Amino acid sequence: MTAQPLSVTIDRSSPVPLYHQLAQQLSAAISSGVLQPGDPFENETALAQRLRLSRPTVRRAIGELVDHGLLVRRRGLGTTVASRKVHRRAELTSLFDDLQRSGRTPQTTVLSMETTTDERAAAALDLPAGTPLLAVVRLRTADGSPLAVLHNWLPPALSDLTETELAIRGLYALLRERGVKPVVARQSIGARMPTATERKHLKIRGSQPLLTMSRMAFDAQGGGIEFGDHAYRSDGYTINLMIDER
Amino acid sequence: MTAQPLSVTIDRSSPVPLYHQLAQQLSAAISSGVLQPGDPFENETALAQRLRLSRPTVRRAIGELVDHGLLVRRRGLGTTVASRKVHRRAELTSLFDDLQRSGRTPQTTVLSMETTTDERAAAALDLPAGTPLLAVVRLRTADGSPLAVLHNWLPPALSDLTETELAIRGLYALLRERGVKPVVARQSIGARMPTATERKHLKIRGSQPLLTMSRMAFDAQGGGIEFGDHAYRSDGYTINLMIDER
DNA sequence: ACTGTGCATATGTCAGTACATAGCGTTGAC
DNA sequence: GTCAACGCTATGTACTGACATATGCACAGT
Repeated sequence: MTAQPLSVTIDRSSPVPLYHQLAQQLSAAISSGVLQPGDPFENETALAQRLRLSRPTVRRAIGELVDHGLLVRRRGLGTTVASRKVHRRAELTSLFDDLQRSGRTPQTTVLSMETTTDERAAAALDLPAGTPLLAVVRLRTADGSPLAVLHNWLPPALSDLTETELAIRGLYALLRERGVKPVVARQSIGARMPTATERKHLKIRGSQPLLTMSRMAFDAQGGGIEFGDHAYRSDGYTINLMIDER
Repeated sequence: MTAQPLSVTIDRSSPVPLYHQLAQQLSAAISSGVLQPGDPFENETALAQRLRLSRPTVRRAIGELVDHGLLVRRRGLGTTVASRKVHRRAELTSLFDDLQRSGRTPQTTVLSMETTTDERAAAALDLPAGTPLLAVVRLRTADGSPLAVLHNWLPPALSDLTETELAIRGLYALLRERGVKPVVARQSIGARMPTATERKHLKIRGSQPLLTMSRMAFDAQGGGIEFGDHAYRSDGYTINLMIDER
């Protein structure tokens, strides 16, 4: 059996592009389970005719979903819903968001917060070495047990953050509220033994290693937004990510 | 000063699509430095006219580079070369390729290679628990010093790999030669202390932690290709990656 | 029963055109 | 002298039309 008609409504008076309206509704149909993985798709020309859209427009909508891994196109065969395993999720999130999504209750203690100069951070942010930066050190706990020590350096433009804000929300949520959108980041992940103060904050024995992640985040124009140097308890956390070449 | 003409040659008899020919040559011009970050770009209509291509074709080529972060489009203003910091590189590569690109000489020793069953690997590959899998354990060295112990499980369809092949090439290069293309992977990165055998193979002291990465790779259809469980010396290796939401 | 040819199908590529809209500079009115 | 309105430019969206080509299946010939 194939294609029940799959109701889609297009609003031509809306400012949102037609291809995007279609893409969103198809995406919703897939993630809501109306369309199951493996299901054959109505073909491009038929879909275009039924919705009174041109084929390029329909094609662009489908292309958007293919880019996100929701659909698979095979020439000569048709387009099918992809296996759920290759569906792509947002990747550039903060630890705070991750924990919250997984049902745990993250908490933050601001250990220190000062304006200083730091050579390594300034270089990463592409600023002169003497530039005063806002340096924040936070302790992140989940359900009461300590999880990570987070060091962050922010450029002068973002130094109006307050300690209470940082204690309540994640850093990335605060940035987004200020209209600052990180779109690219370079991360470097490693492992090492903890220092004495790290052992104390994270309540671990000396024989237990740390997972470290340093991250430099940029906006679309390549401007530096944030430099972070973080240390996680290796028994309570693994870094999960999905990478793809499409 | 703007736009020196920027010579591009289009071969209409070639089987490779026109938009891709153009994209490749623009990409080359950018990474070779002929076009510098911030340089304004010849506009779409002019470029189309000069190369005797239609605007959609030119637009698609430019769009490809925008997706890769090489160009930034701003409507009303024009298209400019993006800051080098947001240029995106391929992400789904093997350790072997990475080492080779960075000028080091990777070597591989096959420690063991057998067909067995493994519950965890079978589950990850989405196969019945009893399915016989090819289990390979390799020691990877760079410039003579040991770097990582690599465990891999491959589905029956790929169990015709030989020990000599694995000693010479990287796993991903071998897979690509067989027409198997991994496009998505889930990775999980952590840290732990080494076992006795790991200490021996990697020639490290007991106090030095390992960086661990387990990876499940899929093809475009969502079929499982490879399950890996790797342990790296934390002093000789960090995992670098770039993530973006574009 | 087996094999290869050809056809129908659906996506892939490309051209040409038209109009909408965001940014920016300039002009012109007050 | 200040500021709003206008117009230019380049990208953004959308349509029509055409031909190329990979894939699977049915059918015909052996």
